[in-house]
Amino acid sequence: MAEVSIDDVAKAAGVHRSTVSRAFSKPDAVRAATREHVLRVAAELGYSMNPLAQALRRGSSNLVPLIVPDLTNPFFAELARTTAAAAEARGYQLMLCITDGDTGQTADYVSAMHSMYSPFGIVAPSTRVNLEALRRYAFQNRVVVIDRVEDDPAVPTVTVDSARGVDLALEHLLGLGHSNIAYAPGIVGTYTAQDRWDAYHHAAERHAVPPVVLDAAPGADPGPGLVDHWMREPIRPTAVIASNDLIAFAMISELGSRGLSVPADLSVIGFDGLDLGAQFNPRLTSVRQPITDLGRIAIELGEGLIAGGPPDHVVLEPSLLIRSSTQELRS
Amino acid sequence: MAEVSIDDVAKAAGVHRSTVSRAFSKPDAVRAATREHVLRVAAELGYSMNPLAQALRRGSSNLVPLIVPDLTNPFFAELARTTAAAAEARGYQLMLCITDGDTGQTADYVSAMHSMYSPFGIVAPSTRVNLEALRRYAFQNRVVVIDRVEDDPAVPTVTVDSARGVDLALEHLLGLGHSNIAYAPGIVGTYTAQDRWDAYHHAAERHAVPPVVLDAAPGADPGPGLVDHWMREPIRPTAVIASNDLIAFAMISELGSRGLSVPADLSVIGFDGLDLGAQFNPRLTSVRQPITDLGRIAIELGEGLIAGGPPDHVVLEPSLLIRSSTQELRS
DNA sequence: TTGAAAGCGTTACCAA
DNA sequence: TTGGTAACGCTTTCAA
Repeated sequence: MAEVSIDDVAKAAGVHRSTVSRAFSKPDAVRAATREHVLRVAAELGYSMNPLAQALRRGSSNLVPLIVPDLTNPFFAELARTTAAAAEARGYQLMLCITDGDTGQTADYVSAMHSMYSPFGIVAPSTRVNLEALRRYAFQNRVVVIDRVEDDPAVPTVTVDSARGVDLALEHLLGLGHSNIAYAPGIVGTYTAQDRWDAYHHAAERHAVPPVVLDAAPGADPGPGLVDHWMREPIRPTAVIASNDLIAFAMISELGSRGLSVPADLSVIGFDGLDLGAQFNPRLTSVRQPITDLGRIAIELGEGLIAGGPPDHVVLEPSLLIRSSTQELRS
Repeated sequence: MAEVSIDDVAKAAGVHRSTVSRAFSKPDAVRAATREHVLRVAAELGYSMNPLAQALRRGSSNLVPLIVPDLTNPFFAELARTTAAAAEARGYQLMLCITDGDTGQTADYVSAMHSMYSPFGIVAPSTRVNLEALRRYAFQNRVVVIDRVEDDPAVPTVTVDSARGVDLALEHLLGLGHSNIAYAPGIVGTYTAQDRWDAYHHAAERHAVPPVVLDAAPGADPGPGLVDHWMREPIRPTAVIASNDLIAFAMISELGSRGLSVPADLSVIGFDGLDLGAQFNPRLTSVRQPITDLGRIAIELGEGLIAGGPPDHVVLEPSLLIRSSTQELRS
């Protein structure tokens, strides 16, 4: 194992521990010649600082937890990817924590930040997390929340303007000549789902579109229920806005199983703008969330938090990704 | 912050640090009454052990790194999910590390295990990692490798029998009456891709199927190239085995864009058996990898490693997931 | 069964 | 600018 510690380097370099420490942590506090010598000796010995010991002593680490409900949803996977990149670029090490939608786990992870001496943590809640737990720690520890507006303005957030996104979708469909436009919600209880649901109702009202909300039986596979409901509608909607890309996938898949085709029989627009949608059949039109920005800004908000500034609330603009799952209404 | 430490508990309980420590870490080494008293006081104070300090002192932590190339590939996302669950069930905390296919990063992460005092680490290499680096640490630190056979028998591995998988796919297609069966490779250089490529050739030979390997231009989107090649074939294959589900998605999507349909115009079978395939259009027939077992066994192998047993090499059996993207050849 | 003391690898403060 | 000392929160001998 031959684990080499700071004292080994000190001895080999003929200086004191503290000098070695400074050579690494505050280079300016040590004479250039000394520093270079120390660093060279350290390199020869294959030495590198022990982050655990550092964290313990300093009372702060570079471990930033990113708490997500489910990596299996490509949205969170993409989010994890971009956030990890942003974190790394700034010297943090992202610790991905998967809660599986479990509220208790989320709270556990947030409280574990404590003992990891994390400078801050990032939570991307899907199902409604225990707000109590979250907030209790959010005050003391530092948490930034992605994709969900908090009641508590002390918690910084990055979100995407759902209303604008739904508007974009609706206007796209309207422009294509559709007027009977349904909405396919995902798992209810999800915060973003609720948000988009509200947005749909407002947008529909504003554009004088009679709202039709498809019911999904809360089961494993939402496709069949949604499609059943759609087919039962007395006047079948010609287009549907899915609350997220996965729901759009499921509906299109189910439609296909029944010999129906998208966009010929139904125009479908998703929400998220996953890269995966470009490989779907048909290529999925979707409201794109700026996932890269989401991750980067979350990190920046975290840094703002430790810098002691006031908590920020950034709202990002979604955009329209027009691919092939929507088409002009043929009358 | 009122961070409560072991000494606080000791004082409040009227015992010594070491007693508190033992009450948590080796319950049997302390009298029942004392233990309960200590634990109760600790609970009242909201105390919990600091894992960093523990690791530092013990020289070993419960942080297990899982190093994956890319979470955006749902295979790794599903793998991460199941491995995290298996890890948690056994008291480990999984640290997900994304390398983006970067060999250097993989080596960095593996060497970082050192300073994290990880008992072992799990690597799921996609692109060919720097074997040197990997092995150098693999000896001292303990690494188990997922989904890739190592030259070095000292490194424990869990893999899935590719040859068997390709065989399953081929036999399924043969049974459906196909005889002109192509293979669509993914990114070349990937270990598993190579493995499956070889397996295809062997299986084709064994079944007297003339091998047709579709060429993918090494670009971002493999669909168009693959489909182009397929269409250029003098005698068009009636079925294709994709080297993984993502490739199958891409091909089917591209086929759809060109007005062709699966499985009517071409039967497509994937490889991985992603849950996502059940929501594809059409629902994707695929060779299923036992992802859950992969994760669980990786953890078990790691534990075997720390127990000092000989390195194990587990080979898992794939199975066939028949959905709707393949159909009988209509002559 | 419990207490005391030393130490894991680092940093912060105070002297020199 | 550098060295010494104490401390971070815990575990592990060794005695009692």
